Amino acid sequence: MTAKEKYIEDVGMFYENYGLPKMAGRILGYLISSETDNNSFDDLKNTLKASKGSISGNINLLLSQNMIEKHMISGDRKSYYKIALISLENIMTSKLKSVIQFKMILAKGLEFDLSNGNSKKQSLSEILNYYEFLESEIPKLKVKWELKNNRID
Amino acid sequence: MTAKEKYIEDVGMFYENYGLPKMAGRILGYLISSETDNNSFDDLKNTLKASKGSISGNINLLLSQNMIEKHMISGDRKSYYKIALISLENIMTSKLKSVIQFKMILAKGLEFDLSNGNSKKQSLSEILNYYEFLESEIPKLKVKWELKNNRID
DNA sequence: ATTCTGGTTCATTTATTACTGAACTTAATG
DNA sequence: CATTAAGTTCAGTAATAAATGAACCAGAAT
Repeated sequence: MTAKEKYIEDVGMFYENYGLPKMAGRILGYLISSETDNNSFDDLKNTLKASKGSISGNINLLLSQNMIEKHMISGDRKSYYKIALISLENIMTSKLKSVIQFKMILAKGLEFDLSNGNSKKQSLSEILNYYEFLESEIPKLKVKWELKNNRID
Repeated sequence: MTAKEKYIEDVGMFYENYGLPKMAGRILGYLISSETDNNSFDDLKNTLKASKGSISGNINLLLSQNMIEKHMISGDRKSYYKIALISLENIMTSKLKSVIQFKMILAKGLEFDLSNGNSKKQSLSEILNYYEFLESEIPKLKVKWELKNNRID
Protein backbone atom coordinates (compact mmCIF):
# COMPACT_ATOMS: atom_id res chain seq x y z
CA MET A 1 0.00 0.00 0.00
CA THR A 2 1.51 3.28 -1.06
CA ALA A 3 1.51 6.32 1.22
CA LYS A 4 -1.18 7.84 -0.93
CA GLU A 5 -3.39 4.76 -0.77
CA LYS A 6 -2.99 4.78 3.00
CA TYR A 7 -3.92 8.43 3.04
CA ILE A 8 -7.05 7.83 1.00
CA GLU A 9 -8.11 5.13 3.47
CA ASP A 10 -7.46 7.42 6.44
CA VAL A 11 -9.59 10.18 5.00
CA GLY A 12 -12.23 7.60 4.17
CA MET A 13 -12.30 6.49 7.78
CA PHE A 14 -12.43 10.04 9.08
CA TYR A 15 -15.41 10.86 6.95
CA GLU A 16 -17.11 7.57 7.73
CA ASN A 17 -16.94 8.67 11.34
CA TYR A 18 -18.34 11.98 10.21
CA GLY A 19 -21.35 10.19 8.77
CA LEU A 20 -20.56 9.65 5.11
CA PRO A 21 -20.15 6.31 3.32
CA LYS A 22 -16.56 5.14 3.32
CA MET A 23 -16.38 5.39 -0.45
CA ALA A 24 -17.45 9.03 -0.33
CA GLY A 25 -14.63 9.60 2.15
CA ARG A 26 -12.18 7.89 -0.18
CA ILE A 27 -13.25 10.15 -3.01
CA LEU A 28 -12.57 13.14 -0.78
CA GLY A 29 -9.19 11.69 0.16
CA TYR A 30 -8.34 11.29 -3.49
CA LEU A 31 -9.43 14.80 -4.36
CA ILE A 32 -7.70 16.47 -1.41
CA SER A 33 -4.43 14.82 -2.27
CA SER A 34 -4.74 15.22 -6.04
CA GLU A 35 -2.51 17.79 -7.65
CA THR A 36 -5.01 18.60 -10.34
CA ASP A 37 -8.58 19.84 -10.43
CA ASN A 38 -9.33 17.68 -13.43
CA ASN A 39 -10.23 14.39 -11.82
CA SER A 40 -12.54 12.29 -13.95
CA PHE A 41 -15.07 9.62 -13.10
CA ASP A 42 -12.67 7.03 -14.47
CA ASP A 43 -9.71 8.34 -12.49
CA LEU A 44 -11.76 7.77 -9.35
CA LYS A 45 -13.09 4.41 -10.48
CA ASN A 46 -9.65 3.10 -11.36
CA THR A 47 -7.76 4.48 -8.40
CA LEU A 48 -10.35 3.47 -5.85
CA LYS A 49 -11.03 0.15 -7.59
CA ALA A 50 -14.77 0.54 -7.15
CA SER A 51 -17.81 -0.08 -9.30
CA LYS A 52 -19.34 2.56 -11.53
CA GLY A 53 -22.46 2.46 -9.42
CA SER A 54 -20.66 3.24 -6.23
CA ILE A 55 -18.61 6.06 -7.76
CA SER A 56 -21.67 7.55 -9.39
CA GLY A 57 -23.78 7.42 -6.23
CA ASN A 58 -21.11 8.83 -4.00
CA ILE A 59 -20.11 11.61 -6.39
CA ASN A 60 -23.70 12.75 -6.47
CA LEU A 61 -23.98 12.53 -2.70
CA LEU A 62 -20.91 14.72 -2.30
CA LEU A 63 -22.14 17.16 -4.94
CA SER A 64 -25.47 17.47 -3.13
CA GLN A 65 -23.65 18.32 0.07
CA ASN A 66 -21.39 20.81 -1.71
CA MET A 67 -18.32 18.93 -0.65
CA ILE A 68 -17.00 18.58 -4.19
CA GLU A 69 -17.50 20.55 -7.39
CA LYS A 70 -18.05 19.46 -10.95
CA HIS A 71 -16.67 21.24 -13.99
CA MET A 72 -16.37 20.63 -17.70
CA ILE A 73 -13.63 21.08 -20.24
CA SER A 74 -14.72 22.16 -23.69
CA GLY A 75 -14.21 19.61 -26.40
CA ASP A 76 -14.40 16.83 -23.82
CA ARG A 77 -17.50 14.84 -22.86
CA LYS A 78 -16.28 13.92 -19.43
CA SER A 79 -17.05 15.70 -16.21
CA TYR A 80 -14.26 16.56 -13.82
CA TYR A 81 -14.37 16.86 -10.07
CA LYS A 82 -12.41 18.71 -7.44
CA ILE A 83 -12.62 19.22 -3.73
CA ALA A 84 -14.73 22.19 -2.60
CA LEU A 85 -12.34 24.06 -0.35
CA ILE A 86 -15.20 25.56 1.63
CA SER A 87 -16.19 22.07 2.77
CA LEU A 88 -12.82 21.68 4.46
CA GLU A 89 -13.22 24.96 6.26
CA ASN A 90 -16.69 24.01 7.42
CA ILE A 91 -15.80 20.91 9.40
CA MET A 92 -15.43 23.02 12.51
CA THR A 93 -18.77 24.70 11.92
CA SER A 94 -20.50 21.38 11.56
CA LYS A 95 -18.92 20.12 14.75
CA LEU A 96 -20.07 23.26 16.50
CA LYS A 97 -23.56 22.63 15.24
CA SER A 98 -23.59 19.25 16.89
CA VAL A 99 -22.39 20.79 20.14
CA ILE A 100 -25.27 23.23 19.97
CA GLN A 101 -27.61 20.34 19.31
CA PHE A 102 -26.26 18.68 22.42
CA LYS A 103 -26.74 21.87 24.39
CA MET A 104 -30.40 21.80 23.44
CA ILE A 105 -30.66 18.19 24.50
CA LEU A 106 -29.24 19.07 27.89
CA ALA A 107 -31.61 21.99 28.29
CA LYS A 108 -34.50 19.70 27.49
CA GLY A 109 -33.21 17.13 29.97
CA LEU A 110 -33.32 19.70 32.72
CA GLU A 111 -37.04 20.08 32.19
CA PHE A 112 -37.58 16.56 33.45
CA ASP A 113 -35.40 17.01 36.45
CA LEU A 114 -38.07 18.64 38.49
CA SER A 115 -36.95 19.18 42.04
CA ASN A 116 -35.14 22.48 42.15
CA GLY A 117 -33.09 21.92 45.24
CA ASN A 118 -31.30 18.91 43.89
CA SER A 119 -27.60 19.08 43.17
CA LYS A 120 -27.87 17.27 39.87
CA LYS A 121 -30.05 20.03 38.51
CA GLN A 122 -27.44 22.47 39.72
CA SER A 123 -24.63 20.63 37.94
CA LEU A 124 -26.57 20.21 34.73
CA SER A 125 -27.34 23.92 34.71
CA GLU A 126 -23.68 24.75 35.04
CA ILE A 127 -22.76 22.51 32.15
CA LEU A 128 -25.53 24.06 30.13
CA ASN A 129 -24.14 27.52 30.86
CA TYR A 130 -20.75 26.37 29.69
CA TYR A 131 -22.20 25.24 26.38
CA GLU A 132 -24.04 28.50 25.95
CA PHE A 133 -20.78 30.28 26.54
CA LEU A 134 -19.03 28.15 23.90
CA GLU A 135 -21.85 28.70 21.47
CA SER A 136 -21.37 32.44 21.69
CA GLU A 137 -17.57 32.39 21.77
CA ILE A 138 -16.70 30.00 18.98
CA PRO A 139 -18.10 32.08 16.13
CA LYS A 140 -15.99 34.97 17.43
CA LEU A 141 -12.88 32.91 16.80
CA LYS A 142 -13.49 32.94 13.07
CA VAL A 143 -13.79 36.71 13.17
CA LYS A 144 -10.64 36.99 15.23
CA TRP A 145 -8.78 34.84 12.74
CA GLU A 146 -9.96 36.89 9.81
CA LEU A 147 -8.90 40.10 11.49
CA LYS A 148 -5.53 38.63 12.22
CA ASN A 149 -5.00 37.60 8.61
CA ASN A 150 -6.39 40.57 6.81
CA ARG A 151 -4.45 43.11 8.79
CA ILE A 152 -2.19 45.36 6.74
CA ASP A 153 1.35 44.77 7.86
CA MET B 1 -45.33 8.52 23.29
CA THR B 2 -44.78 10.69 26.33
CA ALA B 3 -42.47 13.70 26.28
CA LYS B 4 -39.95 11.73 28.25
CA GLU B 5 -40.04 8.78 25.88
CA LYS B 6 -39.53 11.19 23.01
CA TYR B 7 -36.63 12.70 24.88
CA ILE B 8 -35.00 9.34 25.44
CA GLU B 9 -35.26 8.63 21.71
CA ASP B 10 -33.75 12.01 20.83
CA VAL B 11 -30.78 11.47 23.08
CA GLY B 12 -30.44 7.97 21.66
CA MET B 13 -30.27 9.40 18.16
CA PHE B 14 -27.77 12.05 19.15
CA TYR B 15 -25.43 9.52 20.64
CA GLU B 16 -25.90 7.11 17.76
CA ASN B 17 -24.63 9.90 15.57
CA TYR B 18 -21.80 10.30 18.04
CA GLY B 19 -20.85 6.67 17.49
CA LEU B 20 -22.57 4.73 20.26
CA PRO B 21 -25.28 2.06 19.83
CA LYS B 22 -28.74 3.55 19.97
CA MET B 23 -29.53 1.60 23.12
CA ALA B 24 -26.52 3.11 24.89
CA GLY B 25 -27.83 6.52 23.90
CA ARG B 26 -31.25 5.66 25.27
CA ILE B 27 -29.69 4.67 28.57
CA LEU B 28 -27.96 8.05 28.68
CA GLY B 29 -31.22 9.78 27.86
CA TYR B 30 -32.91 7.95 30.68
CA LEU B 31 -30.17 8.78 33.14
CA ILE B 32 -29.88 12.44 32.16
CA SER B 33 -33.58 12.96 32.62
CA SER B 34 -33.92 10.85 35.76
CA GLU B 35 -34.44 12.69 39.00
CA THR B 36 -32.64 10.08 41.05
CA ASP B 37 -29.15 8.61 41.01
CA ASN B 38 -30.51 5.22 41.98
CA ASN B 39 -31.40 3.75 38.63
CA SER B 40 -31.32 -0.03 38.57
CA PHE B 41 -30.75 -2.53 35.80
CA ASP B 42 -34.45 -3.37 35.91
CA ASP B 43 -35.53 0.27 35.76
CA LEU B 44 -33.60 0.54 32.53
CA LYS B 45 -34.79 -2.78 31.19
CA ASN B 46 -38.44 -2.01 31.87
CA THR B 47 -38.45 1.59 30.75
CA LEU B 48 -36.48 0.95 27.60
CA LYS B 49 -38.29 -2.33 26.88
CA ALA B 50 -35.06 -4.06 25.95
CA SER B 51 -33.52 -7.45 26.62
CA LYS B 52 -31.25 -8.14 29.57
CA GLY B 53 -28.44 -8.83 27.14
CA SER B 54 -28.70 -5.49 25.47
CA ILE B 55 -28.96 -3.57 28.75
CA SER B 56 -26.03 -5.47 30.20
CA GLY B 57 -23.81 -4.96 27.17
CA ASN B 58 -24.59 -1.30 26.83
CA ILE B 59 -24.22 -0.53 30.54
CA ASN B 60 -20.76 -2.03 30.44
CA LEU B 61 -19.88 -0.16 27.30
CA LEU B 62 -20.88 3.11 28.94
CA LEU B 63 -19.03 2.25 32.15
CA SER B 64 -15.89 1.49 30.16
CA GLN B 65 -16.10 4.89 28.53
CA ASN B 66 -16.75 6.61 31.85
CA MET B 67 -20.05 7.96 30.62
CA ILE B 68 -22.02 6.51 33.51
CA GLU B 69 -21.15 5.48 37.05
CA LYS B 70 -22.16 2.49 39.13
CA HIS B 71 -22.82 2.54 42.84
CA MET B 72 -24.23 0.23 45.49
CA ILE B 73 -26.65 0.59 48.34
CA SER B 74 -25.92 -1.46 51.43
CA GLY B 75 -28.46 -4.14 52.19
CA ASP B 76 -29.37 -4.31 48.52
CA ARG B 77 -27.93 -6.69 45.95
CA LYS B 78 -28.66 -4.51 42.98
CA SER B 79 -26.29 -2.08 41.30
CA TYR B 80 -27.43 1.44 40.55
CA TYR B 81 -26.37 3.70 37.74
CA LYS B 82 -26.20 7.42 37.17
CA ILE B 83 -24.93 9.74 34.48
CA ALA B 84 -21.29 10.82 34.82
CA LEU B 85 -21.55 14.58 34.64
CA ILE B 86 -18.02 14.88 33.32
CA SER B 87 -19.06 12.96 30.22
CA LEU B 88 -21.53 15.70 29.38
CA GLU B 89 -18.89 18.36 29.73
CA ASN B 90 -16.51 16.40 27.53
CA ILE B 91 -18.64 16.29 24.41
CA MET B 92 -17.04 19.52 23.26
CA THR B 93 -13.58 18.20 23.97
CA SER B 94 -14.23 15.12 21.92
CA LYS B 95 -15.53 17.20 19.05
CA LEU B 96 -12.43 19.33 19.26
CA LYS B 97 -10.30 16.23 19.11
CA SER B 98 -11.89 15.28 15.86
CA VAL B 99 -11.22 18.74 14.48
CA ILE B 100 -7.56 18.32 15.38
CA GLN B 101 -7.59 14.93 13.75
CA PHE B 102 -8.93 16.58 10.63
CA LYS B 103 -6.22 19.21 10.79
CA MET B 104 -3.66 16.45 10.73
CA ILE B 105 -5.37 14.87 7.75
CA LEU B 106 -5.19 18.15 5.88
CA ALA B 107 -1.54 18.61 6.74
CA LYS B 108 -0.83 15.14 5.42
CA GLY B 109 -2.82 15.86 2.27
CA LEU B 110 -0.61 18.82 1.55
CA GLU B 111 2.38 16.53 1.37
CA PHE B 112 0.98 14.93 -1.75
CA ASP B 113 0.24 18.21 -3.41
CA LEU B 114 3.72 18.70 -4.69
CA SER B 115 3.94 21.72 -6.94
CA ASN B 116 4.54 24.70 -4.74
CA GLY B 117 3.31 27.38 -7.05
CA ASN B 118 -0.18 25.96 -7.32
CA SER B 119 -3.06 27.85 -5.86
CA LYS B 120 -4.68 24.79 -4.34
CA LYS B 121 -1.65 24.26 -2.15
CA GLN B 122 -1.94 27.89 -1.16
CA SER B 123 -5.60 27.51 -0.18
CA LEU B 124 -5.07 24.28 1.70
CA SER B 125 -2.26 25.90 3.66
CA GLU B 126 -4.53 28.75 4.66
CA ILE B 127 -7.21 26.37 5.87
CA LEU B 128 -4.58 24.43 7.75
CA ASN B 129 -3.44 27.62 9.45
CA TYR B 130 -7.01 28.30 10.47
CA TYR B 131 -7.28 24.91 12.13
CA GLU B 132 -4.00 25.42 13.91
CA PHE B 133 -5.35 28.69 15.19
CA LEU B 134 -8.53 27.00 16.41
CA GLU B 135 -6.53 24.26 18.05
CA SER B 136 -4.66 26.81 20.12
CA GLU B 137 -7.63 29.05 20.85
CA ILE B 138 -10.30 26.59 21.89
CA PRO B 139 -8.59 25.35 25.05
CA LYS B 140 -8.31 28.98 26.10
CA LEU B 141 -12.07 29.23 26.09
CA LYS B 142 -12.38 26.74 28.91
CA VAL B 143 -9.93 28.80 30.94
CA LYS B 144 -11.80 31.97 30.13
CA TRP B 145 -15.05 30.38 31.26
CA GLU B 146 -13.54 29.19 34.50
CA LEU B 147 -12.13 32.62 35.27
CA LYS B 148 -15.48 34.16 34.56
CA ASN B 149 -17.26 31.79 36.91
CA ASN B 150 -14.80 31.62 39.75
CA ARG B 151 -14.35 35.34 40.01
CA ILE B 152 -15.09 36.81 43.44
CA ASP B 153 -17.91 39.28 43.05
C1' DA C 1 -28.94 5.55 -38.24
C1' DT C 2 -25.68 3.09 -35.69
C1' DT C 3 -22.08 2.92 -32.55
C1' DC C 4 -19.64 4.59 -28.73
C1' DT C 5 -18.90 7.09 -24.44
C1' DG C 6 -20.03 8.70 -19.96
C1' DG C 7 -22.79 8.12 -16.59
C1' DT C 8 -27.22 6.46 -13.98
C1' DT C 9 -30.35 3.16 -11.97
C1' DC C 10 -31.63 -0.52 -9.36
C1' DA C 11 -32.21 -5.36 -7.88
C1' DT C 12 -29.18 -8.39 -5.59
C1' DT C 13 -25.32 -9.48 -2.65
C1' DT C 14 -22.25 -8.59 1.03
C1' DA C 15 -20.90 -6.63 5.31
C1' DT C 16 -21.60 -4.70 9.57
C1' DT C 17 -23.77 -3.97 13.72
C1' DA C 18 -26.90 -4.36 17.34
C1' DC C 19 -30.72 -6.87 19.63
C1' DT C 20 -32.84 -11.04 21.54
C1' DG C 21 -33.41 -14.75 24.51
C1' DA C 22 -31.97 -18.69 26.70
C1' DA C 23 -28.36 -20.90 29.15
C1' DC C 24 -25.06 -19.89 32.41
C1' DT C 25 -22.31 -17.83 36.50
C1' DT C 26 -21.85 -15.93 40.90
C1' DA C 27 -23.11 -14.75 45.16
C1' DA C 28 -26.48 -13.89 48.65
C1' DT C 29 -30.47 -15.68 51.29
C1' DG C 30 -33.52 -18.82 53.66
C1' DC D 1 -27.44 -27.01 50.45
C1' DA D 2 -31.12 -25.59 47.69
C1' DT D 3 -33.12 -21.52 45.94
C1' DT D 4 -33.40 -17.09 44.25
C1' DA D 5 -31.80 -12.89 42.45
C1' DA D 6 -28.68 -10.07 39.55
C1' DG D 7 -26.22 -9.86 35.90
C1' DT D 8 -23.25 -12.00 31.92
C1' DT D 9 -22.36 -14.50 27.78
C1' DC D 10 -23.03 -15.84 23.33
C1' DA D 11 -25.15 -18.10 19.27
C1' DG D 12 -28.66 -16.91 16.25
C1' DT D 13 -31.41 -13.32 14.08
C1' DA D 14 -32.84 -8.96 12.46
C1' DA D 15 -32.02 -4.57 10.61
C1' DT D 16 -29.41 -1.41 8.13
C1' DA D 17 -26.30 0.27 4.95
C1' DA D 18 -23.27 0.18 1.21
C1' DA D 19 -21.01 -2.04 -2.94
C1' DT D 20 -21.59 -4.66 -7.09
C1' DG D 21 -22.65 -5.34 -11.79
C1' DA D 22 -25.64 -5.57 -15.47
C1' DA D 23 -29.15 -3.23 -17.94
C1' DC D 24 -30.25 1.06 -19.32
C1' DC D 25 -30.29 6.05 -21.12
C1' DA D 26 -28.76 10.32 -23.41
C1' DG D 27 -25.95 12.69 -26.22
C1' DA D 28 -21.88 12.87 -29.33
C1' DA D 29 -19.22 10.89 -33.01
C1' DT D 30 -18.88 8.35 -37.13
